[in-house]
Amino acid sequence: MFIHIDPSSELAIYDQIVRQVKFAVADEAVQAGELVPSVRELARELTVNPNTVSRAYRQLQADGVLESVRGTGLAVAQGAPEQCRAVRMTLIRNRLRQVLLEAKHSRLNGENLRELVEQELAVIEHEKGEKQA
Amino acid sequence: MFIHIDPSSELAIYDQIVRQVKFAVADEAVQAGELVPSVRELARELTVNPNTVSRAYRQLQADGVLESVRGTGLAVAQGAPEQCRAVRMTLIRNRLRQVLLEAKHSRLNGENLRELVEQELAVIEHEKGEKQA
Amino acid sequence: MFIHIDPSSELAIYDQIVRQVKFAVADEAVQAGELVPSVRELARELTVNPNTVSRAYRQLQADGVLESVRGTGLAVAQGAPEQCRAVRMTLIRNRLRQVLLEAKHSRLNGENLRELVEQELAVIEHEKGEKQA
Amino acid sequence: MFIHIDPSSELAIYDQIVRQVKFAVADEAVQAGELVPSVRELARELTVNPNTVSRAYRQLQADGVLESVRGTGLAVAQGAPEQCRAVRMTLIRNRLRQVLLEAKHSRLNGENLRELVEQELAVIEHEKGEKQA
DNA sequence: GTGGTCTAGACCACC
DNA sequence: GTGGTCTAGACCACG
Repeated sequence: MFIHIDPSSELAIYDQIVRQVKFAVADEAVQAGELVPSVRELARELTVNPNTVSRAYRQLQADGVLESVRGTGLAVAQGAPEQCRAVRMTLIRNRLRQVLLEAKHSRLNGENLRELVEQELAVIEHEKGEKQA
Repeated sequence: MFIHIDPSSELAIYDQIVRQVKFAVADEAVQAGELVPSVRELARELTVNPNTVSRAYRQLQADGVLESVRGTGLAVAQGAPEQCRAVRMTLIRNRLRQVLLEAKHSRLNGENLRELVEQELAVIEHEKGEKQA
Repeated sequence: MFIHIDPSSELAIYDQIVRQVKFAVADEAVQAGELVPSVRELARELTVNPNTVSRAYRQLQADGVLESVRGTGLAVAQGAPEQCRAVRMTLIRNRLRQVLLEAKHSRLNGENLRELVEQELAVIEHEKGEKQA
Repeated sequence: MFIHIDPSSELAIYDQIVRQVKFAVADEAVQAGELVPSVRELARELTVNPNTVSRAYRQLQADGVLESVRGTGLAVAQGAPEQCRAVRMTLIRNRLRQVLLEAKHSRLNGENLRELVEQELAVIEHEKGEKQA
């Protein structure tokens, strides 16, 4: 499970951890039942205070993504991958809707929007191609 | 110029003011050269701390949207509407690109994305229709 | 709002705060919309670390009992009193059911249980009477 | 002696063992003088760390429920069944009293409480009936 | 070894 | 003034 922290991000560190763990779970980079890195280990790896990792893990427990296995560590909860995927999908939907709404307010009509989307899709594909090349 | 503050929003109040002023300028609801309400007046109107309005106006001056007219107040800068429109457009572009990228990471291909966009466009149109009705 | 901390309790301090705030809200000792004591103030009052109070308040926000009013403090959320009362009621129900179940397992029948309940009710009433006297 | 461990319980594993042994003794599922399974055996059976079983047995010795029989193992102490039954009874009494007290604080009077108890008794009886059916 | 809690003290943005 | 985040370091129970 590769987690990268951007200390200059506007997002809190603990939040970056939460999100990236959820992503890893959604992608089944860590599978249900598997143990996540220990608080101290991840803290060392990210050169971050253990309390910060602990807070992220606590949040993930509250969200039902992780489960505590006493004296052993924290494991990915059963059903968490599906749940994370579903949540991610609705998040994407909502953000997309917001952007489109804001574009509408800027007096773009449906056709303009489709064009805009095609342009951005092209940009993404292009970058992808460069990375692969 | 109608500004609405949502105190329970995650955005800072001064930021809400900044954004909405920029929107108003972009839409030419207030035109170049026109005076904006005084700090005190707007603060009273929004039932918000004058410091907060002051900070928003300071930000808008730094962004080149407002200009101080000595002894008179703050006015919308020449060229501000075009600038605001341009900025808004790139903001929308960036956000759209981000959403599409994240969707890509969720293993959606171009065709899935187009479909998603169409769905959301339909939702937006539908809501619009209901409001008008 | 009177909160008392028992440092020798098996419950974590932050949890004691959470529970007692919920009780106060349920009893409308603090009403919806009202501000709760500031983190620093309550910490001083309870001679506890501000972080501990902060953690309790964060939990209460997650539970929808408190709402952050930026730069002003934390306020009791609208509808929180009813919600807290309802939650408390189901908690009591569940605990009562558990006790009764365990009593059943100890081979007490319904009649024994009713008798037991009456005895305890009498004890409670008696103590109440002494306090009032 | 049937012991079931719930690893996801909030109770510590050693505590679950302690309680269930006491229950078994109270119900005379194991009788006074009888040997309990060895630490290793029970640990294997419950797929639990031997240290954990050891700790539970230590606790049970401290509570006077088990006695070490040199060179042989651990046996249920004389008088333990009666003692366990008595302890269990007072535990139930205390928990019942606590629940009733808390209910009182929620402004329920004696009559409300009796009604509540009757409802929960009915629920328990009903579930029991379903299980038997 | 594991997670959980608490303290102390610092820094930040917001109002 | 407010809450929010982070660090550092300590102590505890559990397995």
